[in-house]
Amino acid sequence: MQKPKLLVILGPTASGKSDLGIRIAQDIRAEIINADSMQLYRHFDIGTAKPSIDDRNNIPHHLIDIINPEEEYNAGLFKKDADYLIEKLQNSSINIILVGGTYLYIKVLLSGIIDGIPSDKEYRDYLRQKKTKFGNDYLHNCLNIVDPVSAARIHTNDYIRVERALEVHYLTGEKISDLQHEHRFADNPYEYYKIGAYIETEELKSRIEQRVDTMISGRLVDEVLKIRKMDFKNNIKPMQSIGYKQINDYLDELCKLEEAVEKIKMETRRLAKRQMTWLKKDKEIKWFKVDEQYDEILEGIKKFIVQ
RNA sequence: GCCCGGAUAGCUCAGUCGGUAGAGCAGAGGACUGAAAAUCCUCGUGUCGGCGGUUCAAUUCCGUCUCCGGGCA
Repeated sequence: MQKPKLLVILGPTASGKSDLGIRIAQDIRAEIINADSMQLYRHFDIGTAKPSIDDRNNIPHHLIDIINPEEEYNAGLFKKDADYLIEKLQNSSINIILVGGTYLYIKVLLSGIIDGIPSDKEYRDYLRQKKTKFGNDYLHNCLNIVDPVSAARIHTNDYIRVERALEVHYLTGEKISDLQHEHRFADNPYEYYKIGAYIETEELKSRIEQRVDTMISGRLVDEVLKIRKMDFKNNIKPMQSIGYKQINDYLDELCKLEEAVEKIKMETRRLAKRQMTWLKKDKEIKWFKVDEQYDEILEGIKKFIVQ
């Protein structure tokens, strides 16, 4: 039985992934699965640069607008959702294109994740209390007692990872370092072909500049106002994301609009940089200049599909 | 025109009682197994505005010029 085939489109934010995905989908008859952690949220449209309604009517996009802003979501859930979808689409023999900037989600989908250990809100709240009371050092010391290998690997201040490691030990009695060692991202459920949207740094910077300006003139501020009226807690995850956080600050009169806009541009550049740290390491990615090399891209895809 | 205060890293500024200097931010690099647009780590040489003077030694003291604030005419 042949593994399902996935076309994977990667690249830093604003590199033109989404458009490339749509263009390919039109040419080879495919549907798109979103692998962007923010486009999953309903109501957060402009700032997450979701594909337009027209594009989505034209080409089916999956895993966009599937959760409410206050809902919990993570890489493990993404894998479940995407696995399920792929199975479904596979049966209808449609080509599948995975597009997105959240490298962890793609990695987990293609290589797996330590299975069956969800997050535990109560325990996390408990740890959070300990953290505010005794500080990062305390939690890190706790981890050092139950799982010294992880403690050595995770920095004291990286409390999200310290928390997860403690959580895994609390829930299973096992060390996350052992589980990681066993797992090693060795799952391989899919055939895949990774395409990278190549772009020069300077070009990327100016595209980010443009894109943020477009978001602002496209009424990002109104969108944030609208979301604020929905009365979510102000610490919901998508509201902490780039664009929303800064506009929210502006609306709280913590800064001027121009300052917020500059900050959004800056944070977007930094995001692109962090994304590139992943992508540079991934030697499976075939990089193309999207505008100039589309024919080559398509050629590679066709070979991949028929083989 | 006069008086006062500035001029030091890309930016905002600290500092050197004279022995060529350091923070924050920006920037660069990196890590990443259920928060990932998150979280975290590492990285600081620059004619210390120009030109003179004093000095073994000046970014530091003195003079002068230029520029930028603010005040008085």
